[in-house]
Amino acid sequence: MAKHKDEKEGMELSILNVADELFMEKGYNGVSTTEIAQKVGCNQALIHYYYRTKANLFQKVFENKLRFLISLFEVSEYEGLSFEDKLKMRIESHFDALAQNPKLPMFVLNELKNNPITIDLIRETFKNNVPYLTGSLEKELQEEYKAGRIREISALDLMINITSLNIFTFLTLPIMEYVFGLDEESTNMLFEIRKKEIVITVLNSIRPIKDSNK
Amino acid sequence: MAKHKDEKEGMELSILNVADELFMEKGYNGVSTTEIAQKVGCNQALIHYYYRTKANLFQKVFENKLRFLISLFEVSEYEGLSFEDKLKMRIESHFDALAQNPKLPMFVLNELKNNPITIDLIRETFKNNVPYLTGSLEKELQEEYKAGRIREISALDLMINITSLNIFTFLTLPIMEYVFGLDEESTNMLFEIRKKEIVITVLNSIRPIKDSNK
DNA sequence: AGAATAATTAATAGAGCTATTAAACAAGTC
DNA sequence: GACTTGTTTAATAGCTCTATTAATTATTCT
Repeated sequence: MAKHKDEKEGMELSILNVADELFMEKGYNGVSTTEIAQKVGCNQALIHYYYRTKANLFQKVFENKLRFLISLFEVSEYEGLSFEDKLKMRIESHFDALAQNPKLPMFVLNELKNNPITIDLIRETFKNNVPYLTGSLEKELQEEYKAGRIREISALDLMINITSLNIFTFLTLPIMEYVFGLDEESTNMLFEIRKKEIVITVLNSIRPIKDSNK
Repeated sequence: MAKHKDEKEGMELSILNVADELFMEKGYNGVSTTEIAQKVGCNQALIHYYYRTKANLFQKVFENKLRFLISLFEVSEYEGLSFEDKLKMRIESHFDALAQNPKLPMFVLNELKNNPITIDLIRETFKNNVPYLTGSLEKELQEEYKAGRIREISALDLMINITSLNIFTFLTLPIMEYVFGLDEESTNMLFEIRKKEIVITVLNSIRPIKDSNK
């Protein structure tokens, strides 16, 4: 009956999934509708039948990715934990989510540069979400600061620091893998080492500063 | 006599410079030899006359960029300064150099993904330079650690931390500029704020950890 | 000046890509 | 069975790009 792999998913969805996979790997410009069609096992025109243009199809994929990235910052409440432990959990879960999608950061940055449509999508996503996401953290930070348990730092700065450290790991992963010839196991080890270091770095970096501010 | 802007530089150099500019802005795939020729003001075939292939021309540009990036890690000795002050200088000068070439990090990462040739160039550059670059820092870190002035951390981890924080600033710059509509002045202000925060973060992050390791 | 070499151009072959069009096919409905 | 609607395909127009070729112009050398 159905010609393609998963009996279930129709061609329309099949195309989206294959497009997702290929775009993630080679970026918008690196993939042709012909290539997508080949991998799906259908005629190239069918892609245009369902999605009209390549840009359109891409946008659907990209929006999904952005939604996922934003979701990483949503606060799962770890009730009853100290601020430090909560922060540690957040850093680690952010890191772990990236580790499960290691190509994602590079992909998004890449398209941000090469694909004019994307910056508008990113802009909208950010405008809608950032204030909401920093809000609760900001309150906690102020409490901790007043109690003398951390130095003064804005929620935005802290989030940028964490994001920088976490994401950079995955941006440079292709280099690491290639330069050191890492297999999957050693890659995972590298992840664990790096994750620990990042947690220590961030937690230590917000400890209160002595007043001897020569 | 000469048809093009700077009387001095011959066509060959002119082409290289224009290629540099355009590749930095739009990446390898985003630029055609036709476009380069137009901007130089010469015939498209001339580019192939001097550089044979587009890939060849690109490689010349890219190698220059890598050389520059590596040079950022070379240690200028600030004699007589404390370790902390020296480290601060290093972080700031790394940041400043990037601030003067804000498109460079994105460009390199971008090509790393899209342009198979580049990973080999990067690999070679790294293999040749990293051990040499971490060497002297490693020694200093050990001294400081023994003296109880910092926590234990490897030179590589510290360099990755600094690089992550600095580079990420510039990777997300296009987003910042677009989302907040930054002009040049406010961009510079943002740089200064971020630079200060990074210095504090890094210095604080390596302070010794109390033994109460509950 | 005239010969040899270098720089530059016009023209185009050859390839790949997107999007469109018109036709073929499948399946259900009356 | 003919009609309708949705799905899929083959064919191709039209574009852009790289690289080559052969011809033209400029420069250098003797």
